[in-house]
Amino acid sequence: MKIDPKSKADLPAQIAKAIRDSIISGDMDVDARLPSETELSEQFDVSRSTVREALKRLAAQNLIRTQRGATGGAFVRRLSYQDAYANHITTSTLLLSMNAVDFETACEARFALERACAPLSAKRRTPDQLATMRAEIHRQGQPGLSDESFCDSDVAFHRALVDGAENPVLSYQLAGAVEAMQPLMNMITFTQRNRDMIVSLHSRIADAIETHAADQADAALAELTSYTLELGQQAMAARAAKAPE
Amino acid sequence: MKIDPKSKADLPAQIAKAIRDSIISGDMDVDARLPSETELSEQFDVSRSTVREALKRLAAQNLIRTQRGATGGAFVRRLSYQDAYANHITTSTLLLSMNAVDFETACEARFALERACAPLSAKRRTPDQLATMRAEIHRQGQPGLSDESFCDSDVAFHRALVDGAENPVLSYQLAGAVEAMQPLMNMITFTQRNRDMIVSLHSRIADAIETHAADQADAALAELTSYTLELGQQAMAARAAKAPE
DNA sequence: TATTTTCATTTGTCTGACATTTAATGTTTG
DNA sequence: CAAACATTAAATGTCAGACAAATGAAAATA
Repeated sequence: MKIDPKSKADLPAQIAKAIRDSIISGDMDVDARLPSETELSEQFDVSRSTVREALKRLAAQNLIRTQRGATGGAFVRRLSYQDAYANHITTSTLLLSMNAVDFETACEARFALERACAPLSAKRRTPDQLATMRAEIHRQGQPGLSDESFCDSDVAFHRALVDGAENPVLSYQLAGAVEAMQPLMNMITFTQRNRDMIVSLHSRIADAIETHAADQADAALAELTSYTLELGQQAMAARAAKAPE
Repeated sequence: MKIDPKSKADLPAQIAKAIRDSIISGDMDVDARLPSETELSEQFDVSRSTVREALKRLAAQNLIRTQRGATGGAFVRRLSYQDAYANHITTSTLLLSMNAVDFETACEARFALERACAPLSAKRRTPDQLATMRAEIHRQGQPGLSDESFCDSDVAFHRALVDGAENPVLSYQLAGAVEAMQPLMNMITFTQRNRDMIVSLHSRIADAIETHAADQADAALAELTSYTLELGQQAMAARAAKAPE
């Protein structure tokens, strides 16, 4: 573990960086134990509280976990896809809402990325993923389903489609785009006719995926893209008319 | 600001969550000032250090910034694309290295996503972005360029391509895939013949983007995909042969 | 009025203490 | 001898109080 230059600014950040670097560089294996807080405070020549703040930062990024007790301490944590997912999704959602990304932009991004997955998904999808897609389609057809549940199911459907590509990197990057759009989708009121249309497009996609027909999946996705865009624009227009300001 | 349930576990995490929720929900505007640490410690009925740990977590996620002095305090921060980018890239890189994602998977994801961008980029690219692409191509042709610089330039080229889609959501999601692959790309030794081939493919892409020819851009990207994959597999094979372990 | 000084407020850091958790160690007991 | 129980040591978690440093605003002064 390296020492710290006697710089002025933000001690905890410097210490966190030093530790993070030594984790990233591979000096420390997964589940390796860091020196205790007291030891670290001696090494870096700062107080224990300062070290603790640094460790808290790393914990917030899921880089370490801490454990109490005799054999406890801070341990290097394997960054799991699950943790990274969760983080990625909240950040993406926040980014969209705080920067007021419009519906069109988010929609375009989402479907462009999904269409990138579709050919791979048509090639590799497991029966399991196909079954999930079918189940969600069935759920979407249920009468009396709330708009929110419909959106949830929509996300689940598309997630299964993306996971069908069997590429965790793709799934990870796409999760951000798909899930972050949900708040925007939730603004839409889906009429029965809207839902029928979406369900039929979903069915066409599932059929295409089932028969490994990449081009048909792409065509259906293209239609779904423009249809969703249309619905979104109507919803945004209605919203704008209601609250003119 | 809500109070905390008297649960046992991890006070700072609970407090951080409470504050984060009230930021995300939109109760607090950007640049709004949170109560001082002392006030928060009274509201939540914990010590100041506990509040500080919670605030540090939020700061690590770029949700707040702190300022010293009379009118200082913790302020809600607008999550900028730049901050989110940086975070996204380091997380993606870490995820790939810690979970030993193989070259093929990363490569497939990257180019699948890029091909999703290409049609949009062909439609919208600015002269500026095109100029960047040309400049990087020129740089890649320079004799005596190190492999690392060549990779850097490669990333810059593809970044310009992606940015050409003029969709910040796409740029954001793609940055993770493109940049995270760089460590893997850096393992490749590029011969002169390799570079010539790549430069010529880059030129074809730039030409297609310039003339708004989406299909030609896609074709060139497809070729680049398989060529990169080939190079990567050779490099991995060579590496495996060298260190059989 | 313009400049300087003072001051109150807030975060940053340090110190020391005690609480809590946990595994290892020691001790007792059947 | 072995199992159950008690003790202990080490580590993180939390608290309280102090002082340092920064910083803007108010007050004093030229």
